[in-house]
Amino acid sequence: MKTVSAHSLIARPIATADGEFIARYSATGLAELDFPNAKAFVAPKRSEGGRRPSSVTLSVWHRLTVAALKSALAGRAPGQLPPLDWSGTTEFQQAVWREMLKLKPGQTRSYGEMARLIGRPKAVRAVGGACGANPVPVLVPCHRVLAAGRQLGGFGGGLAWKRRLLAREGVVL
DNA sequence: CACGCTACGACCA
DNA sequence: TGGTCGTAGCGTG
Repeated sequence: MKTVSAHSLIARPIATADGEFIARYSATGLAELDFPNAKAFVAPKRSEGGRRPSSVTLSVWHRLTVAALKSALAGRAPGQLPPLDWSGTTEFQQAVWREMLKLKPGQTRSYGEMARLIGRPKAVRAVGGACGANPVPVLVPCHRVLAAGRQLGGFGGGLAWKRRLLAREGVVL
C-alpha cells in the first residue's frame, strides 16, 4: 500500500449557508470533507497512487456531494452519496462508519451501542477513536453518536457543530 | 521493514 | 476509578 499526500486529491469548494466546505476526491471517490475554516488536514495513507478521477466522473460525484451536504445540513437525509474512498483506513474504522451510515436523521446511538452493533461490545473507547477519524463528517453522521445517557460526547469538528447538526435533526439532549 | 511495547482516548458501569 | 481495546509513535533487530 503506497502512501499518497493529500494534495494528490482534487479539492472542490462547496459554498453553503454555514460557510465553505471543501470536498477532496481521489480516483475512487470522495476521500475527505472538511468543515469551513478547518485546520490543515493530516493526510491519511491511500492506496490509489495519486490517480485522479476523470473530469466527467468528478463532476457527477461532486454534484452528489453538494446535494447530499446541503440536505444533511438542513437536517434531512442526504440521498445518494458519491462513492467513498476509505483506502488507507482500517477494517475496524470502516465497520464503525458503515454502522453510522445506517443512522437516519434524528436517530442517535451511544458509543457503547455502536460497539455492540459491530460485534465488539468491549471496544467502546476504540469506537470513539474511529468516530474521530471519520474523514467525511456530516455525510457519515458521526455527530449522531453520543456518550451514554444522551450526553453530547466529543466531536472532531468542534462541539458547536455537533450540537447544531443534531438540533437541525430535532434531537434534544 | 517487522515486530514489540507504551501511552492514550469523542467510553462505561 | 479502573477495565478494555484499537491506534499511533517509537525503539529495536
